[in-house]
Amino acid sequence: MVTITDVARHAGVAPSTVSYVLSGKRAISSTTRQRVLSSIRVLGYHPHAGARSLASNRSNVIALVLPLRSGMHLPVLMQFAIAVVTTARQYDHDVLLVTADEGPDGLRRVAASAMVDAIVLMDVELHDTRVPMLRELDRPSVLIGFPAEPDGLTCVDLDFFQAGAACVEHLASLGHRHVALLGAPPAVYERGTGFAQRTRAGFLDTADRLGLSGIAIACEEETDQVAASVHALLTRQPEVTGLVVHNEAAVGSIMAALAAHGRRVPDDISVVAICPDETAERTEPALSSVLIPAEEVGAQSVSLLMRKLEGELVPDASLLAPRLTVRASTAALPAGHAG
Amino acid sequence: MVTITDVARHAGVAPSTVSYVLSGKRAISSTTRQRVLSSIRVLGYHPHAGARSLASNRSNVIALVLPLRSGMHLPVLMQFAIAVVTTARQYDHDVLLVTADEGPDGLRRVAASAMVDAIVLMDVELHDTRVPMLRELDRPSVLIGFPAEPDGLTCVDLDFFQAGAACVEHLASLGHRHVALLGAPPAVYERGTGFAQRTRAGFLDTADRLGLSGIAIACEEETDQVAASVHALLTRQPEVTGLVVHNEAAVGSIMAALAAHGRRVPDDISVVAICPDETAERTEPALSSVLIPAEEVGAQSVSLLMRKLEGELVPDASLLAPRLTVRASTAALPAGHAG
DNA sequence: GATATCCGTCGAAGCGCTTCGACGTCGGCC
DNA sequence: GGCCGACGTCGAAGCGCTTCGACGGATATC
Repeated sequence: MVTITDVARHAGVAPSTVSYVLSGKRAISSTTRQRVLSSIRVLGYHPHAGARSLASNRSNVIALVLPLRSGMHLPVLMQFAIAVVTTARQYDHDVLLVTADEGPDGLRRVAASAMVDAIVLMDVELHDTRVPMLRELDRPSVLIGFPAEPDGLTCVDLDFFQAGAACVEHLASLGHRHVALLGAPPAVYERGTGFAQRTRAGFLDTADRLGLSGIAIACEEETDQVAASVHALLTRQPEVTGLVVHNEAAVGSIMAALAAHGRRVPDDISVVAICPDETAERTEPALSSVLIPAEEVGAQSVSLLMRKLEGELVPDASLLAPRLTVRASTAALPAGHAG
Repeated sequence: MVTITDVARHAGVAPSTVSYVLSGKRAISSTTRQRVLSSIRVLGYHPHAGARSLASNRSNVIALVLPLRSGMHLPVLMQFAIAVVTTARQYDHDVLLVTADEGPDGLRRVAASAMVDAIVLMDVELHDTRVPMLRELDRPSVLIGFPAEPDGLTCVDLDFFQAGAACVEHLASLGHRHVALLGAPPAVYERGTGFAQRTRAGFLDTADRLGLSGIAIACEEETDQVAASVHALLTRQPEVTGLVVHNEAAVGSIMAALAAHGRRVPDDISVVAICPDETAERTEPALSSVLIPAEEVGAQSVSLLMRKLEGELVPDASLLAPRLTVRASTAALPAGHAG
């Protein structure tokens, strides 16, 4: 193993000088710096991470904590994770992956052993058991999602309220007067998942505000149950011509169920989804959608975390504005339906 | 911060004794051990990971390296990752997530800086640029997937050849004589991805061996291109009654395209897929399928890695046997088709 | 009963790095 | 021309841990 002493000897300087070249914490003459850097290159020197963290009290590693329940969609989770890693690398940090099945103790462990300098919590729920632990730890942290009591915590998320609102506004602008939301499975609402509830609130409030009739119903993910839900909806509320779907897994089944009922999209009914672009584009017809900006959220949370590590103050809540992409699944209300 | 010296003082022993209690590397009397352990609990001691890695030359962290191209399916990747983390924790190790967009240098960095003791490479391709780097590093490693020259490397994967074979055997046992494989997108074959090619080989060889007519074609993921492929297949080979699908993303579109052609599943045509159970069960009708045992592969690779870290010798290749689950999408060949 | 053996514990060295204070040198300033 | 501050570099201490050799005491061996 090549050590800092080897580099120092090779360059004809003291070890501390090598350290200062690397950290930039003291001025070093350009000629010395060049000499040191070239020795580093020649010898293939890589500082020992453990030694560095012991001496400096900084590991340059952040923890990425996966959600408790994998109710959330795996692909979106992965997009988050990739964005977090990529962004962390831009700040010269690495990412330790922590699963939640260790529970809050996993958090304490990686923090107390000084493995990580800071923590990103993914997919935070309203009553998340990891949050109290986070509070008693002294490490900077960022949450993706909002808990019930976000005071003093830094949280990042898509603005789901605005996302729900944007969908309704889009449908309203096309002339639709009767809209429905097919949401997450009932269990997701029951356990108080913030993003599902906020989408529903945005949907209902906006329908109300714009004078539309709006109905929000939960929706399971299995094909047959989806079919039943769609059936119930179309039977009881046949006047609905605008559908908002906030359930990525059920998108396919919902489209199939609509077809089975003889409702053509977008001729008879317009559909707008809240889901990744990928999903929206793989459907026939391609869905107008509000995307979950996983990359953006991941990158943003790491940037905030780095600023906190620098001692900077950052805003408590960062809500990323929804962006609605219009595709083939929404159209103006046909004349016959005008209400 | 609580240090080993604090614990030693509290328990009335030497720091080295505390260390030996924790590591078990020397005999310690039961009374001393109890006293030390209770001090550890009372004080809330967590060993400093950096100090430990500096002194012992072991970080108790492994690297999990994501694939170069995310051509692979994100959810499966995430399942792998979760399984790897969970298993690593059982061996008292943590997991550092490394993305491949750093390239092979990322590998060198985490290895040379002693951040990680060992490396798991996910989704290895036939000509994977990370493999040569792995060879010049001295760290133990395990690959998920097989490169072109796997000599001396430890590789784990589903046995895709057998998976392809199992699908054909299943169809053959139901009386089907004309089978087709709808595989990965052409680009995947072109860049020499092992699992796609081995599935195709298993499919073709077995069809041949059992005297079936078998045709393998690549298949894009976009709905309209899938429809075109299915159309071409059914038009040119109308006698096909057994379909093997090895393209998770296209499953839905393929089913839709079959329906559009008036082919009922499984009455007119049987379909068996190679995909996660989740996908198979979310389709209508539920698909008979060979699953990609992500959890098993992830767990297995970590177990092997730990054995290598202990200096044990492990087999070069571990192929996990495919398990075919029969669901509603396959049925006996109708009498009319008997060939 | 003396010697060899093992068990349980201690003390000290050292892992590779950062950082602080010290020191020599130079230029600017009155 | 002497003083001061800034600059560039060095040396040493110390971060918290593991591990090796040493050592006293109990146990086994002849």
